Amino acid sequence: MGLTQEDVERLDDIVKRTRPLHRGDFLFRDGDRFRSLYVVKTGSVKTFAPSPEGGEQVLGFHLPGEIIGLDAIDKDEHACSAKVLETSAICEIPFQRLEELTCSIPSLQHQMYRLLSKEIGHDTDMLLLLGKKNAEERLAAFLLSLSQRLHKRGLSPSDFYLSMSRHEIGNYLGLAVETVSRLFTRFQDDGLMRVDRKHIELLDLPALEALVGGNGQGRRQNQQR
Amino acid sequence: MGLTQEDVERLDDIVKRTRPLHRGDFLFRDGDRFRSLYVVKTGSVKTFAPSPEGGEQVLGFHLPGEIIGLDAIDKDEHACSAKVLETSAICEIPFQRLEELTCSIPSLQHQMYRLLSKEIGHDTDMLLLLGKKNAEERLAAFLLSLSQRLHKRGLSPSDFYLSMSRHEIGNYLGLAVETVSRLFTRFQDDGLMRVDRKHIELLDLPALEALVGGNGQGRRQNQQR
DNA sequence: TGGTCGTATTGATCTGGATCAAATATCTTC
DNA sequence: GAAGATATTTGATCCAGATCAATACGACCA
Repeated sequence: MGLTQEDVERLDDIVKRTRPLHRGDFLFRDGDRFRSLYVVKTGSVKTFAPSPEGGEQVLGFHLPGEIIGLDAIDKDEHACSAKVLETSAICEIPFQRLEELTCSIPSLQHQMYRLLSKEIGHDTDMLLLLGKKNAEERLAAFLLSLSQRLHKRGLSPSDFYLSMSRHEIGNYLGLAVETVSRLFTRFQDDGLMRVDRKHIELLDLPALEALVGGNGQGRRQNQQR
Repeated sequence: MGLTQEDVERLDDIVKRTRPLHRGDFLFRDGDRFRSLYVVKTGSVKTFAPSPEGGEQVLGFHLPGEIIGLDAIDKDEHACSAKVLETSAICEIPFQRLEELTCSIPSLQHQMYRLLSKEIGHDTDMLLLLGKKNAEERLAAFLLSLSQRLHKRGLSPSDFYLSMSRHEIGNYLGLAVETVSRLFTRFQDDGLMRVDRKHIELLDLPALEALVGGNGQGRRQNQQR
């Protein structure tokens, strides 16, 4: 990424490795003072925000290599909570230290901008998903997203375990649990995938991609010409 | 914001003022190479992304003081288009120049991080809106958002003109035009507001806030305990 | 002054997915 | 490893809001 060996070492110096966290542990809770960004090394984390009605909205599932906490820089306070879904190794990066570093390493600063920008782009994708896609397309998009992100980390893109519950998936996708469950069944019946409890095998990636990308008709709402 | 007079001048130096743009003009289109950020001085702009089905998703409406283009830093390419809704004055900030500047002015760098982070926070709010709120709550939230943002700029929080069509509002909120129209009528009948074409008068801000925040029951879906 | 076009409103109907209900499968705990 | 708690699946019903259809209202123009 345009960083010298020395730069990498300086960055490495400020990263804290914590002992493994376990299912249910919090990285932070909404309202906490913002101090650090977190990077998932292994395992997975979900972030979620309280909704005024007392429920919560799952904002994302974070897999190895992904960063958590960028939304808290603005207010210097976390607006969402982060909860570990399975035994996980997480790195902590004190933001103040990082900021000092990015001041003196232009290419690191650029990476930070890119990282923040990428997060915005990802949120944009979710807006499109929630605003324009039907249940089927949402679940297909979700599965493909997991698949692609795992693949990027060198894991199998078609055979993996879900660390989150159906309930959490539904919450994330703006669907009821029952709908998620029914879709899993349907996808399986259609030969797109095999589901056994948390174990997922994607049998027909191209078909799933077709579901997400432009076939179907979304919610058909607001037919834009 | 912790900037010295001199800092401000240096920032000011790289900002380009363009002649006023008119309804329908594009600041950029999706796919365009990313060069600059844009700040609305007067007027308004909408950003929207193509959806695979051929439609589009309105991502936001940008009022004076708001910045556009942050999502393009990552890929160095715009993923959405920005279209001017009414005669508007827009400033252009070449990003490369800005980046050089933020390297040498730590407090400016911090502001940039905050700006990017704030954008993420805003998207998060929209996710909650699209994922958990019903039509009524969405429109109320939309009106209040406009109200608050205009107020922040010293304009009336309760009397303003919409520069976007009902269609665009619906698209943005994930609702059909007809629903938006019906809700305007309903809100008016309930004495919450007065609507005449594009002219909006909010008569009962507290009631609108109550609609958004925690009364009602959202989509009641996924009742989180 | 009347005509055309695009936007908005209003009414009637339909439907995807939520909700309700219940059975079943899995995980926990002691 | 039995009892209770929790998560998932499956079926039946319901409804908010989409879709379809028709009308009304400007704005603009010849």
